[in-house]
Amino acid sequence: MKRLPAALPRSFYRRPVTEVARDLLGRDLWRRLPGGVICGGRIVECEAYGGPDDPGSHASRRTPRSEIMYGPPGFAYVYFTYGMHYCANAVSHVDGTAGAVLIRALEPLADLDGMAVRRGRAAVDAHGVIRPRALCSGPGKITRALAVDRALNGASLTGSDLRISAGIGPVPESELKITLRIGVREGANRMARYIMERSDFLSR
DNA sequence: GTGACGATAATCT
DNA sequence: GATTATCGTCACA
Repeated sequence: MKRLPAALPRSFYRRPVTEVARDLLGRDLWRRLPGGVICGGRIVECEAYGGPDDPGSHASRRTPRSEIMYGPPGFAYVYFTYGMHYCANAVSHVDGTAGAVLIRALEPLADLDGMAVRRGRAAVDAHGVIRPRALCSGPGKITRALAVDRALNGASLTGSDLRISAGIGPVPESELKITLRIGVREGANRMARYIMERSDFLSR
C-alpha cells in the first residue's frame, strides 16, 4: 500500500473560513478505501460557508446536523442532499465560531479507474474510455468517486482514511478567481466560491 | 407525526 | 434547457 503525503496540520483550518477556502485551492484530497486502495485529487474549486451570520450556510441554524460545523476545525462534515448525493466539507473557523468549506471539484490524481467504476456510465464515453473531466467535477461526483458517505462525517482530515496534503498550493492570485456560490438561494448568496480559473476540471 | 424542500446529477430533447 | 430521481433534516403541530 502506498504512503500518503503528509497531512496539513489542524491549525490550517483554524482560520476564517474564506481564508481557508482560498488556501485549499491546489491542495490534494486523499481517501484510503476500506480495501486499502488510495484515491484522490487536487482541489480546484470550493466554497466557504460561515456561521450564524451566513444565511446560506447550514450553520445559520444550530441543529444536530450542523453541530459539527461548530466543533473543532480540521474534520469532515459530510451531509446528504437531494435524496441521492453526499457533499464533503472541511470544518474551518476560528475558535468560538462555525464554518466549513464545501469541496466542489477535484482534478483526479489517483485511482482514476476505480473512480470511473464508482461513477458509472456517465464517467466514460461511447467507447468506454474514461473522461477524466467527468469524474470529480461537482460535489456529489467527488463523494461518489471517492466513496465518501456519512460514515466519514466527523472523520479527521489529518488521518489516513481521509486527508488533505499540501499539493501545489497556495495558488498565486493570478490563477485564482472568486465568484458567487452555486445552488444557494437568492438573497443568501455571497462571493465565496473559489476556483482555479484555468482548470479543466471545474463543475458545471 | 407530517410535509416541504434542498450547498445535485443524469438523462433526456 | 427541462425533468426527475429520491430521502434526511427541520419546522411545526
